[in-house]
Amino acid sequence: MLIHDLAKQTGVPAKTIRYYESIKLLPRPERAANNYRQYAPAEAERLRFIASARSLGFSLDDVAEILAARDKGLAPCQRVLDAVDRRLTDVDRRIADLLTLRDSLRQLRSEGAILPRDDVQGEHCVCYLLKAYRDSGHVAIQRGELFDD
Amino acid sequence: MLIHDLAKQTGVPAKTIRYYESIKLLPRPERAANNYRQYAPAEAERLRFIASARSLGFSLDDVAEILAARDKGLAPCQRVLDAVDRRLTDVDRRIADLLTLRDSLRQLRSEGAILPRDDVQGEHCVCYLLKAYRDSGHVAIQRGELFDD
DNA sequence: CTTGACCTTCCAGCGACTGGAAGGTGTAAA
DNA sequence: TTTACACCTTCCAGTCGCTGGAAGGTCAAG
Repeated sequence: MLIHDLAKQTGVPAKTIRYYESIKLLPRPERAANNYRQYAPAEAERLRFIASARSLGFSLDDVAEILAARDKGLAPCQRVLDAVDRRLTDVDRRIADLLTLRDSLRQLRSEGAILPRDDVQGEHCVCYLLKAYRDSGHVAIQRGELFDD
Repeated sequence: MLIHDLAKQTGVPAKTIRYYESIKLLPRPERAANNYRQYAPAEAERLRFIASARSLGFSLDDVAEILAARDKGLAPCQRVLDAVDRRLTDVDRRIADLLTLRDSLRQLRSEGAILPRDDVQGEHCVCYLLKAYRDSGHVAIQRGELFDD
C-alpha cells in the first residue's frame, strides 16, 4: 500500500502522514526498491486512532503520550479518560467564552446599525463603540484562552 | 510615557506593543536621548482600539485594514459592521461545532467509565471506543475549522 | 517521447505572539 | 564606588499543526 492509498483509506493527507512520521508519531515504514513507502494495513489503524483523537481536539503531544504508553505495552485507558476530562473542561470554558463573545458582538451590531456610516471622528461611530466596549466592564479575556483550540 | 507605562495603561504587554510597531499597526514613536520609546497619551487610544478588536476575535489583518482606512480619513464604520457580521457567523459556527464536540466527549467518557482500565489489546477499552468514534457516523470536521479562533 | 500522476527530500510560511540572549541605561542603597 | 535591580534596546528562534512549493526521481499509458 502506497502513501496515497493510506491517505485515501484514512482521510489523512499524504503530506500529513509524512509529517507524523517525521515527529515519530508513526513508525518509519518499509521501503520498496524505488524508495517508496510501503504500508501494511495495520498502519491504517494507528493513523485512524490519531485522526480521531485530533478530531476530538487532542494535541499531538497528548496523542504521542498515549501511543507511547500503548507501545510500551501499558494500558493507556486511564490516561485517555483523564485527557478526555481535561478536554471537556476546556471545551466547556471555550463554549462559555464564545457565548459571551457572541453577546458582545450582537450588541455591537445592533448599536452600530442605527449609527451614521461616515462620521470618522465623531462619537457616534461603531469604531467608538468598539473602543467603548473595551472600556465598559466586560469580562476580560485572558490572552490565548479564546484563540486556541 | 515609557513603553512599560503604556503597557500598564492598556493591559497590552510591552513585547506585544513592539511587535505591533514592527508590523506597522502602530506608528514609530518618538525616541528619548537614550533611545527609549516615548509615547503620547493619544497612542493609548489606538492601542486600546486594537486590543478591544483583538478581544472580539478580529485578526490583526482586519484591524490593520480598518485602521488604514481611518488613517486615510475614510470612515471605516461600514467595514467594521461587515467585519462584525462575518465574525458573528464565524462564532456561531464555532459554537455549534464545540457543542457537537462536547456531546462526543461526554459520550466517550460515559462509555469509557464503565470499562476496565488495563485491557491493552482488548476491545473493551476506551482507546477502542476512540477508534470506534471515528468509524461511526459522526459529522466530519473540516481541517482547521475547529481549531482556529 | 512525452505527458501526467505518482513518489522523494528539504525548506519556508502561516498567526500572533513569546522567550531569551546580549547589551545599554538609570536610580538607589551598601 | 560598586553593586544590585529594573528598566530599556535589538534580533533571533520557537510555538502548533500542518501546508505549499521547489527540485528531482519513477512509472505506466498513449
